[in-house]
Amino acid sequence: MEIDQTMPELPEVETVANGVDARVRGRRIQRVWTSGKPQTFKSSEAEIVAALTAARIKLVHRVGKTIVMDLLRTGKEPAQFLIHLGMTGRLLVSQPEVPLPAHTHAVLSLSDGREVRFVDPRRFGRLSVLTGAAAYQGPGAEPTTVPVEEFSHLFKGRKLAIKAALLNQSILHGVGNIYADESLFRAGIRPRRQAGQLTREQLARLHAALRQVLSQAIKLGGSSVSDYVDADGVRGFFQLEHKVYSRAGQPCLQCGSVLKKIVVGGRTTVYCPRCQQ
DNA sequence: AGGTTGACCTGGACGC
DNA sequence: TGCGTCCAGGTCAACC
Repeated sequence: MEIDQTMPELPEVETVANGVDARVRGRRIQRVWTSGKPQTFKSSEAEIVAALTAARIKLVHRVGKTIVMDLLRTGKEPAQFLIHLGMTGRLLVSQPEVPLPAHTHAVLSLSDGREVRFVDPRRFGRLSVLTGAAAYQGPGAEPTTVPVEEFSHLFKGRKLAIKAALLNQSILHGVGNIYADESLFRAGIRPRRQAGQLTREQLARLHAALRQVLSQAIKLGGSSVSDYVDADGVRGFFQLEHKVYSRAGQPCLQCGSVLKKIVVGGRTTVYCPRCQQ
């Protein structure tokens, strides 16, 4: 079995959210432990403990790259627990006797004894809570559902490179480095092209490519979710076969040209100089 | 205000 | 072998 660890982008986050939802929906959170590593918590730890303790988990879902746990609390306003996995974050559902992995930063003990654990070695992940009726919307447009006209409108007049625009979460949320490069390759667009200069046709191709690549990755993720969420966090995802990401210097799978590596928006970017114009 | 850059982290890969 | 250096990247603050 081929196992590969990948960065959590939209498809991975959705896979984890669905897997955790199937396991904990309807359960009550009895106790909450946090690690005291300040940068991991966007809300204060006391705030998180107060919001989560005794709450019932109504639903676990995804908004952008954030896992959202909707909580019902008797006699209080509803709340949402927001989990951003950062680069190395994992959200696991474990029996209490399974030893805590290193770099565990939060543990939610459920009424049935199981534990929801947030583990994050590199600590780019963030935990926070929202209380009140307003549901978390995320900073930008949702790439899996945004209609093509709205998608195109997002880039109108923008001077930044299309690759940087795809990574900008306040424009479009959920797309990271891997799927930005993969969708630009499939759409035949150079990563450095100015976002506002793209034609209707190019934007339509990009919109379609992005949706296709994301939904394909979500489908593949579904087959590995139980390994991931139930395990101690060692296993990763079955990956979409990358056509350009991390293949710099290798031949393009479409035309054979050597794939080029550049930096756009501060991120490593790989593209085919022939297929992407 | 839009756009760009660097800091935050740590494990793994690589070079000498 | 072991040490040092570099690289990965999501987000945010700071800057232009």
